[in-house]
Amino acid sequence: MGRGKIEIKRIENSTNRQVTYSKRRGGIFKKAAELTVLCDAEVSLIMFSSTGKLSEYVSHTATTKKIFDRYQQVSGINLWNSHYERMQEHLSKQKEVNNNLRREIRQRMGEDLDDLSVDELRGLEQNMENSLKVVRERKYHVISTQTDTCKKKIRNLQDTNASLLRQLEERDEIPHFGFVDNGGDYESALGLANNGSHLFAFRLQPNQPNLQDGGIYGSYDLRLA
Amino acid sequence: MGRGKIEIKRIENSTNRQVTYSKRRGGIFKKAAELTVLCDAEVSLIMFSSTGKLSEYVSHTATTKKIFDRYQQVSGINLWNSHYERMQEHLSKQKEVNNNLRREIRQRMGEDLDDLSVDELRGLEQNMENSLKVVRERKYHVISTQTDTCKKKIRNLQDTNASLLRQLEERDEIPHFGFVDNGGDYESALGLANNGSHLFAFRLQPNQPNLQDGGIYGSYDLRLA
DNA sequence: AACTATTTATAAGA
DNA sequence: TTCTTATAAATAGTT
Repeated sequence: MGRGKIEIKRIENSTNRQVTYSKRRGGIFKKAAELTVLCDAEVSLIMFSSTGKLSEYVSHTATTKKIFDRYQQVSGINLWNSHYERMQEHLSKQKEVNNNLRREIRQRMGEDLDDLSVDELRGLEQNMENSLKVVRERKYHVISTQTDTCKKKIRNLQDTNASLLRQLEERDEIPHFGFVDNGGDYESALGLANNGSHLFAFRLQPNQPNLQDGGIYGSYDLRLA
Repeated sequence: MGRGKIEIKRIENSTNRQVTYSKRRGGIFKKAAELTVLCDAEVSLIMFSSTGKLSEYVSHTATTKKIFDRYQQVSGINLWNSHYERMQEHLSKQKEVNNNLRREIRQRMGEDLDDLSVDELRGLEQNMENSLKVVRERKYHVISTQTDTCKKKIRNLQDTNASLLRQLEERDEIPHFGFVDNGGDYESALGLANNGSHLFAFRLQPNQPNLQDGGIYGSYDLRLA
């Protein structure tokens, strides 16, 4: 349909090809729109030119997504399903692993023990005993480390205080009188009354971190959501 | 193009509409195929008739999935992404929960304790002590239940044996002589030497369930995959 | 499904 | 790109 008949094969002249593409694309779109209206049909038409340009027609009664959803439903063709199903599997596996982990924690908290055999119970007991020992040791280690740090701090402060006291005394020795060296008793000199019990001071701090909500291991919540 | 010009509006006559659909569908498909070849384009054409019948054309150089992947890429339109992203989020959340659960188990096994404060350590220790007590009690309970069952079985067997013995004696009393009733000492009579230590008998059974691979709590594997 | 008078699409040219 | 126009192709109404 034109000045001459043409053979249906790739148009080698690039310009020509592009012009023909443009014209015929318009023709098809028009036909598609007519079909939509005349025959009450739903049409999705997607085209990429040889240069990669996208053109699209969708009947006004639908959207591209709707048509594709319907396409998959009617044709039974997967398209994304393989991708999707693999993900679903992944998710199920994760959930299962999660449940196993939760069960183990519950058992380590003394719950959900009904299905365990004597040997499993004995293994669990043994394991918990050993682990408890490690936790206890770690606790002592942390405590002793903190104690050492405290002691060092105290020694530093004592030194600082002693030197400050000495400076004060030296300064007052000339202008004043009757001020006797008390043998380095910096504590009474500065009105302190710690009685050397610095060791347990940190235990009494009211503002303990991570204990506002009862502590991780106090009212532990297994996040069952 | 036909015997008469038609207005572009829905064809009310159903038969007519269907015939027209059929004819024009063929026309569009032909046009699409020609465009594909002439202009080196990629085309996807999906149609649903008013009766819901699906018809499809895809240029031979591509597949419907490829065209749709490309469509999404070029147009930047999501289509499935919302669905997909929600799933991805779900998965991430599950994985995070998983890691938290694993960490808790490791801590309950005496590992990964470096980040815990003294108070957390003390809480963990307390919790483990309490849980250990529960596990131990459960173990004793299971053991005593099994022991009771064992004892009952033994009593049954004893009764059976005694009655069998009695029958044997009664039968032999007439043809034989010198077989004296030993006062129900079934054990020595049947060559048993259990000494009443049934309690620990089951501990020695070689074929313990769930211990083939070292036991759940022996070489526990945190399934880090 | 086939026919065919007409309408419509479009190839080539400007 | 758009217009023009001769001609090919599509198809509405009919058989």
